[in-house]
Amino acid sequence: MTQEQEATMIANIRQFNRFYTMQLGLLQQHVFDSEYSLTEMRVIYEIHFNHQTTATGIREALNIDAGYLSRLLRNFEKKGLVIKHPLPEDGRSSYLQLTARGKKLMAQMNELSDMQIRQMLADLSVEQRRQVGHAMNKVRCLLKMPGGRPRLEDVEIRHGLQPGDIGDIIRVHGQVYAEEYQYDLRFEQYVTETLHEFLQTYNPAKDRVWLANCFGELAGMIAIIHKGRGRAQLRWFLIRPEFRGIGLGRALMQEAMDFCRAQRFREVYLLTTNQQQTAAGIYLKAGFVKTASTPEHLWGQDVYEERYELKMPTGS
Amino acid sequence: MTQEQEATMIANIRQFNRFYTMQLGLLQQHVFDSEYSLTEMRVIYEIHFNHQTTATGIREALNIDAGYLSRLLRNFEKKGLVIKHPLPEDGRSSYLQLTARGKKLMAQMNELSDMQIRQMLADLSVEQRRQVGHAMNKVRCLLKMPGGRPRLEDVEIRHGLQPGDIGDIIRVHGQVYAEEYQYDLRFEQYVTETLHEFLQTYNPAKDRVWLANCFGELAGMIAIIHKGRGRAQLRWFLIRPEFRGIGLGRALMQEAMDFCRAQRFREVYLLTTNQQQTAAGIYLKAGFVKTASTPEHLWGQDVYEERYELKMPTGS
DNA sequence: ATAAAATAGTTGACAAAATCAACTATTTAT
DNA sequence: ATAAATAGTTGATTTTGTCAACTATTTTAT
Repeated sequence: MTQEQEATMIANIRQFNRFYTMQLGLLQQHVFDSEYSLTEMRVIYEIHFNHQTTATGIREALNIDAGYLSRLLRNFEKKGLVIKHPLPEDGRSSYLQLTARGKKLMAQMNELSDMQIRQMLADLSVEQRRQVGHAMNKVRCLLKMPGGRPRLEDVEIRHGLQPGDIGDIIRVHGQVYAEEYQYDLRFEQYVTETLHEFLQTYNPAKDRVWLANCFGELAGMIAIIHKGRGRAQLRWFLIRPEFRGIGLGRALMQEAMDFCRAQRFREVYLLTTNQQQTAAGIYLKAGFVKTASTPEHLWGQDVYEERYELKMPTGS
Repeated sequence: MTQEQEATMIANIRQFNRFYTMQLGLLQQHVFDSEYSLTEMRVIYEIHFNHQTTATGIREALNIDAGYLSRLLRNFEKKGLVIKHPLPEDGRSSYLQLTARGKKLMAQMNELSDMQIRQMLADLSVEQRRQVGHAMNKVRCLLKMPGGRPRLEDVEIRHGLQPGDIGDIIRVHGQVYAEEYQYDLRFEQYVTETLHEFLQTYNPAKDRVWLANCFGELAGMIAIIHKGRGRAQLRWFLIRPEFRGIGLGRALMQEAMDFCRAQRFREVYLLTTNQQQTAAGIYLKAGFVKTASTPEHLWGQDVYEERYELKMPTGS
């Protein structure tokens, strides 16, 4: 990244920060015109969220003065929002817990916060709302954890082709293979061709394409195409690098294999190259066996085209 | 959107809000350990940003008490950060302006803010940083202005096919036409076919595809394909609905026409249907003339397929 | 085992940040 | 010309947050 690009990027983020500071309304010290200050509500939230936390836990999480917190807590106790349970193993500390009343307050605050959010989304279309949600999740996911790995729970797997899916499959193949193996435009063209060919005989009852979605983006995909006489081809198996190592490949393969079993296919095969090592591991784990390897010059690369086959267990 | 979907979306946004509140460090009352409080810095920023603003302007923008602000301003004046220029037309008010010293403080604060942002991005790859920036811009763009319209300045137009572009073109066509005209999968398949066909004879010297990018997303596209004997076809002209009405269509058409002139094409034609009214307006404006209209049943719709032609002015 | 150091939390004194209400000076509306 | 509204100021006060000294308990070092 050039110096200049970095500068504009930082300027953008700074603007986002300022904008979002306004948006959050963090300026008001009284949250939603309640009798509680922002700090007080943060303490309440912290107690609610981390059950069985101590004063020190809160102090560290929120970085507030110990004396100040002590007084806040005494006040909460007096008002019947919080209750202290002395720790048996340490006579100095106490667990903190919200009383029913404290929980009710939390719920009310969440209600108000939700209303604020609804207002913020009020002028937007359903699609725009979805986009806002996805973009925020994306930011959170990238900034939160070092390395910014999404979790498998964030990924939804569905099947059936929706508008845009065909293009998205091609796009992701083109981008990932270009980045990882320097395949050129010819590869994306080849994928386009294979999809075009597939669509001419696409039969939703016998063919199935699964798409893994995360934060509104295509994270990975797999497909099973029937080839007649109990045979099927596995195609377009790919996980975007950002989503690898979280078990998504296995999850998709599982879906595909379950489908093959349900369809009572006798044999499944697939074509790949010797370069796709990660995928090969998953193929072998699923029971595929390499049956052929022929040298080819494809998409500007010298590769071995490989064939994998899987005999499906028949009978019940 | 179902009730449940709305609930998870709101929960997501609430989580983002909490997360980003932490991220911003808005909890500290002293900005970057400086001697100035958050409120003070916001006042300074407001004066810097809205030149020639008055105390009331700031009061309204930041929603702070008039008396409090009055004292803050007197203090800034005493410290030589701000200077008041009495308004000639109103003896009660004064313009507020940052002195050189005040501006220097602003610059220092920006510097610190930039450092904070750099730290926040420190563990991320270049691509991840880009994604953070795009996602934030997207959020800002969607939430900021009613309707969430991006501006033409936010859009970059480039030409030449990068990895993923082919798929992206197909994807956007599939999604937009499905949403707007209920075209089904067959349409996306058709687009896939046209692109596949095009790629077989693609010659970067004579054919050109332009892509308009905004916040890392494809906003619109257009292409010119040479057909021999001084003729060319205009294809895949499409602007995503979110990016319409900002002059992007005209900008792309301009690029295409400039290229046609430079290539000295004598005639440009295109095929469309009677349903694409918005595009038709741009075709006519660019000098195209409708030369044919034949009823067809395409992609699950009864439409008229229309042909437009443009005779390019020849000679110098 | 025992003294010293560290930790958890409390308390008093105080400073900083924000609010409220009464006020002056000026402009606008009737 | 007068009343009402507006821009900003000031004093009194409350709320919020900080600092340092303190007690009670636990951990560490010798």
